[in-house]
Amino acid sequence: MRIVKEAEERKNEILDVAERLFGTKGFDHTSTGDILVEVGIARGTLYYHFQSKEEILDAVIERMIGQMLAKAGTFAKQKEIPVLQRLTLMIRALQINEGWGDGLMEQIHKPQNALMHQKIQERLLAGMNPLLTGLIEEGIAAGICHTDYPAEVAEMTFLYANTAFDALAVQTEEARRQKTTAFIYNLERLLQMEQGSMMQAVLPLFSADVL
Amino acid sequence: MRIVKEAEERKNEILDVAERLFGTKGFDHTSTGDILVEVGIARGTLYYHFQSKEEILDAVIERMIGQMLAKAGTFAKQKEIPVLQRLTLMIRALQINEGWGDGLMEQIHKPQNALMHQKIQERLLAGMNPLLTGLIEEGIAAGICHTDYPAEVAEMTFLYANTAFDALAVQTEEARRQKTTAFIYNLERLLQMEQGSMMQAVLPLFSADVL
DNA sequence: AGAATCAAACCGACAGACAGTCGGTAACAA
DNA sequence: TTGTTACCGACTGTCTGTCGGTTTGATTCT
Repeated sequence: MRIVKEAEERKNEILDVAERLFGTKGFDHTSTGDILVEVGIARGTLYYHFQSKEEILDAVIERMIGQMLAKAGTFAKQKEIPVLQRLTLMIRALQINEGWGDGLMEQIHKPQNALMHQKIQERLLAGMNPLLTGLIEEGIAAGICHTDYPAEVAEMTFLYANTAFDALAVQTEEARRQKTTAFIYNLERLLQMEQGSMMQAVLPLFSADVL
Repeated sequence: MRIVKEAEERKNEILDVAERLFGTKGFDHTSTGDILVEVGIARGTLYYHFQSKEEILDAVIERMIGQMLAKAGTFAKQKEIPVLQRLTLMIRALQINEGWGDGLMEQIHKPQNALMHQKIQERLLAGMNPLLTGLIEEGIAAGICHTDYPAEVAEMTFLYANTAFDALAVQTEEARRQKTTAFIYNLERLLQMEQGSMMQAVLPLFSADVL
């Protein structure tokens, strides 16, 4: 018995399943067969909607990161909220994404998921950088920080945070505290902020329950 | 006609070919078949010496990065050379590696090489961090820089340099200059060095002929 | 209304490529 | 002669992507 649906609907069904499987088993260890069986379609149908397995990955990432960036973007715009507080809200928007449960963080560091990890990082960086740069520029205008290179500071810190801290989720409480303290210390130096002014805004983001 | 060699010799033959192919065609696009044909051995022989294709990659990386780190390490120890000059020498030691010709930099950013890229970065970071941290500590002792977190500064800057600058090789001269200037500016801030003191030591490393 | 037409969505057998296995064989040393 | 080390190549299982053909439902024609 053949069930016909609109392309958009089918595509989303496929992406839903793929997102879940990629998140739990990893990209390499999820076969296209796994996906099409769970969706309940034939091989040909899968390749009618997507040209390749990698295109499915790209679409999954685009949909997921797109949502996260949209949320972060709305926070970024609310100029009535103080800059530091907005930063907190934006970063939280990135961390809370249903679907990619707790398993993802373990998954994403396994070597087999290098491709997924890289693509996510690239997309996230491209989307977040303008937002973060904007925030820093606001901070400069408000006189709470100073730098000649806001975009590069944003790039450097966000990139580092992403790479270092997702490896950090696995480590001890002790190591985490050291790393986060150092990170904020460095960030304050890069932006020539008052010592400790960033601490209270950002530190809670890295507490155990958030990671 | 069967040719028998000592295991070490065969292993190195395999690694030589694998290194060249991974560097030119990428890891995913190099099949074990490609390797064993060029070495001139049978499938079984390849898997007699290595348990899997990934183990070959690991061995290739270990051998290559090991050599680079050894060179960098010898420079790091020569305390009669000024710290900044030693830094230059060490970084040069990483860039000059025969075999992985110019093609590698283009290769390594293609999505299919994410795994190789990640493994190289991880190994390089693990090896370089102690050396760089040592240098910074010497700098602190000499009074030319100041930070409470030398290891984290080393990690942050090296990680960023690796990620940002290998993407940079493709870009315009203009963009490169902006990024490198910003990078050094930020590095001087992180280490509270005199403005411009790092510039002359590090800038030549990023000129067109080196990249 | 009923028939003819057409495109969008779907199917599943199949081809091609590839990683890894295994039982057996040649070379060499003890 | 015996045992070990290095080597061989046919074979298996899995996976991605293809292709000719089929069903469905909407639109147009009679």
